Amino acid sequence: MFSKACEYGIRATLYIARQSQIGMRPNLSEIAGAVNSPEAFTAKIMQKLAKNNVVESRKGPSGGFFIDPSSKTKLIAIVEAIDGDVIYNGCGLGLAECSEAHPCPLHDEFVSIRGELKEMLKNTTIHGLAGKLESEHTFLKF
Amino acid sequence: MFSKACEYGIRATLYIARQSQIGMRPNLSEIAGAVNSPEAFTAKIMQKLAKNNVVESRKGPSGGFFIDPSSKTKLIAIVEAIDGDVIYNGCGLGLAECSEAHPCPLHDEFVSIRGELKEMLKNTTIHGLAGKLESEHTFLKF
DNA sequence: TATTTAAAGGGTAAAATTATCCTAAATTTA
DNA sequence: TAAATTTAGGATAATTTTACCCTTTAAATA
Repeated sequence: MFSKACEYGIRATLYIARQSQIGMRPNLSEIAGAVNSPEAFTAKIMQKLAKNNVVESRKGPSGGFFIDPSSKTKLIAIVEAIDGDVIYNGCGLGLAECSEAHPCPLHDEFVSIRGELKEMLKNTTIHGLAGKLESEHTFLKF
Repeated sequence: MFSKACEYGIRATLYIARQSQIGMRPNLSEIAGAVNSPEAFTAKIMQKLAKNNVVESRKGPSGGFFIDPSSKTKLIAIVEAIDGDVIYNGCGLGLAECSEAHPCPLHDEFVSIRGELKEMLKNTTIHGLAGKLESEHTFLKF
């Protein structure tokens, strides 16, 4: 579904969001430990997310990553920054010229699935998801 | 969404199905040409699909691939043979232990999307899709 | 039955993705 | 202001996926 990089990116961002909600600013090694992702690879992903303003970063002692708890940023911002829009805009058979007017045989079958995925990503906020991490209702590791 | 191998596999199988409907038995080079896929790579994919009884193959002169027009084989058979079931059974965040009872933060958001995808793959027949290729209503190349 | 045709299968190569390492730049704080 | 900490960024390595090549096996037919 998503690339490994995107999975790590979502997990890391949700962890950061939850920590930001409780006034913390985790650094890379804490994040990678918390979401069980390779640290150096996660660093690259975080760079991309920071450049795309999905998260904010701060260098130096007591630095780390955070995301304003009042931010309304949606899941789709993470996915677009890492995997692009192919997952919900691309053709299921990988055909570049596939469209409503010139469809592949699977086009109609995919319309509602891709639409539902896109809507979900567009409507789901990072902080809403992060809230679920409170009191171990949901988890991010393993 | 699907791997390249799976995209090629679906395109090739739909082409074979359509050709079988009109009494033809295309060979590898014809198939690869028709669906614009690399021939040798497509050969590997077809081996897998033949072993999984998604298509039948015949060696020798006038040999090639075909799929009985009365077959009720569904799209899911192709996807499972090539990509496995991760796409509709796996966790959106790549967490092995994610389940209804022990969900990741995205679990609920994904339930209906994965369900719809799985149902579509389970209910859509290869020959039904292949029928759409008649009179260029849909296409498989480029 | 010999020849030809085409899939099966093994091995290798190229490309993309995932993962790691090291240095530079920025920022805090002692 | 110097030292320590932490992200940014460049370079490289490992792994996986995609792609290709060549030989073997099976089948048709001349």
